Amino acid sequence: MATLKDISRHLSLSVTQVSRALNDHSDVNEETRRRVKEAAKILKYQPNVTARKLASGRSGMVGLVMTHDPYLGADGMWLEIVSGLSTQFSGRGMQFVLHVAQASDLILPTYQKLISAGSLDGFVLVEPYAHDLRTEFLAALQVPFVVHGRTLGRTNYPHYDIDNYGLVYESTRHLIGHGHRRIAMINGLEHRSYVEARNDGFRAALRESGLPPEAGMIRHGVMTAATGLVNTVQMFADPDHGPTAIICANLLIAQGVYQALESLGLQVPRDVSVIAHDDALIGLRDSAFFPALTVTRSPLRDSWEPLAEFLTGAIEGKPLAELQKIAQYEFIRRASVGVAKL
Amino acid sequence: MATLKDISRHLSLSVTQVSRALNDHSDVNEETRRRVKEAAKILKYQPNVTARKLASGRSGMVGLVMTHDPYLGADGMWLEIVSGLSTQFSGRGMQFVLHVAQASDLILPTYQKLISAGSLDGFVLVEPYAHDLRTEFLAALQVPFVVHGRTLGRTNYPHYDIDNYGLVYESTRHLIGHGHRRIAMINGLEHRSYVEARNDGFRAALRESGLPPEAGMIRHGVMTAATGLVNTVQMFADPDHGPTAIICANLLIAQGVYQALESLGLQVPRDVSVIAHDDALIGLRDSAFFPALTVTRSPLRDSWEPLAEFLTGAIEGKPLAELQKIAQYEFIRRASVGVAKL
DNA sequence: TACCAAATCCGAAGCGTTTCGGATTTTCGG
DNA sequence: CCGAAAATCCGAAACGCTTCGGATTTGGTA
Repeated sequence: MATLKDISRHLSLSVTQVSRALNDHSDVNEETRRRVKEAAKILKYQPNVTARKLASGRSGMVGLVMTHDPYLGADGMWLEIVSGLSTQFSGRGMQFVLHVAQASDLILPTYQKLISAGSLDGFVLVEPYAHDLRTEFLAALQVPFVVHGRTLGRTNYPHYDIDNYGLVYESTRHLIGHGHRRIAMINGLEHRSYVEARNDGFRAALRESGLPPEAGMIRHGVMTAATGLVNTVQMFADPDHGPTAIICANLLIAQGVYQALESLGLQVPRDVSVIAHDDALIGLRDSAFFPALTVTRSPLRDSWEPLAEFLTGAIEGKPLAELQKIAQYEFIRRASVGVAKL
Repeated sequence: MATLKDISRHLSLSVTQVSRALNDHSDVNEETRRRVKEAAKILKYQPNVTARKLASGRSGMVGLVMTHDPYLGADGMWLEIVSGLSTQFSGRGMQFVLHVAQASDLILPTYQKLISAGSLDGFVLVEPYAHDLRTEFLAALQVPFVVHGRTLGRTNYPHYDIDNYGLVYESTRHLIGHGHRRIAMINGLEHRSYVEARNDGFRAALRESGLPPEAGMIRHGVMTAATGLVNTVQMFADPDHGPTAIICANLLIAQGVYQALESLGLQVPRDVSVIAHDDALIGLRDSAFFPALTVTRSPLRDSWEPLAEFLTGAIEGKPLAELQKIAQYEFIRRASVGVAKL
């Protein structure tokens, strides 16, 4: 509730100098800056973000627009995302705002509204589709944004992603190397770009190993244990035609797969090999699996920091080259992959 | 990005009149108001919330401060709360902002910061403790807020709550009326006010029925199926000493209880009666239970609208009397309660 | 017709900050 | 010791809106 004017009066300085001192501008004497900062501390000065925004055009607020999609609540995913981002941004003196659009066709209007009201400096997008209207919309409006993941096709915007193509490609080659010729992948919902990218990696590995497309089967679903369970049971409807290896899009699916295999009387890895991707969420650890699960691993939580950095960078107008990153993943061999049965 | 000035120029009116017309002030001609609103629509005028805030002192933004408490993510609760409130407030032309505090001892400082930065008009608090520092803190600072639930003791602040005491009281009396003399309640985490209130209702029912305190046993835990399952199993460690009826704080707990009873070879309601409280979340329906579950029912989703209304009311300075409500619950008798075995 | 109240309008100040353009002081090489 | 550059400072405008206090016009009444 102390204002710049209060400090300036207190120190017999101009408001201008106080402002510049506090914001580390160059043309202010070191000694003056010290005194100003000290006074600010004593008077418990907190810059008024509203006034700052009006004057500078920046609000220090960024947002995430999501829909009330019941499937998102399933795993702890959203809490993870929101709290990760919120923490990162507030660590940078910014505010992270979450906006829930009533329906998915109201997303673009919601962006429109937030933008023209001028209250947000930028957005972070998660769960992009292979072809996503949102990125096009925001890019067209010249609004800063960063994507967690990336669309297929041109990706000339800030983003942080993992190599979804590569990790499934490597997993698939790994299985093929162990003699597997009937491989299944239980993947997330269609159209999501990471899901499509993984499909591509899967098919490419088959192709480049000289296997026919029929060697691989892909199933889609919400990434929960139930999906893993149901799909596994279905795939073994005809026991002689079930896959000898299953790639799981996340640990929950793998959990369902393990359950299904157990109740079907199938052993890992003797009868069926399993590989999963591990986002390293707090709720479910890969150590919870027996036999120990072979995984590709890239912690979701590693993404918040670069995402926040890229978005602030974009807002400050940094060059695109500094605002993109594809993170590495770890391939961890454990006990769930074996040689294929004949 | 059209401004008031644009409209005023366009209509040869003063900025003042345009502002007053748009905000439905009294001293502006009907015809003028019509023209102004039309022009606003044509020029796609969106009020700049930042400027508005600076001038009026109100930002049109309210917030919720939460901690990254993994237990909230467990059920879909959290998403439910955020999206419910977000929808309500955006329907009133306000923004709902979520803030995640890194640790629980940073909650008060977080409020402090948000308040003195002057960016929020008010707060909504959820999951209050029986004695809660937050309500005292905000009340002392004269900041508008509304509580979902209410603390024990003086509740001189806006709130919306259900009759937690009453619903457990009635459930307990109901069971006692069926001859039960060893009744258990599996409740939420201690210190939460609704948990304590339910404990009070439980004990009062026993007392007023002339039963000794030992007739009731209370267990606490995160309100998940696992808690229901584990506690039920534990309570029947000595089969002869298990309760003949169990009251569950929510449907998830009831689910765990049903599972445990089944694997213990106990039948509902022949061996054990069960009553639960049903928040009517989308994820889990009370119809999913067999035998059909007797419940006290008050949909969580009914609370967002009054909460939003009360908070806006508080911000506008309405009298406290109009900003409090204790909602009714429904007592639905189904098949899970029977006469106690001897 | 004179007067007063109601209806309708407007100018200007102010919210707290940033920033532009210039003013003043200090420093220092020649 | 002079002049110019560097260092340091300041006033005033601007951001877009709300609101206070008063001005002007209209309508009705005495």
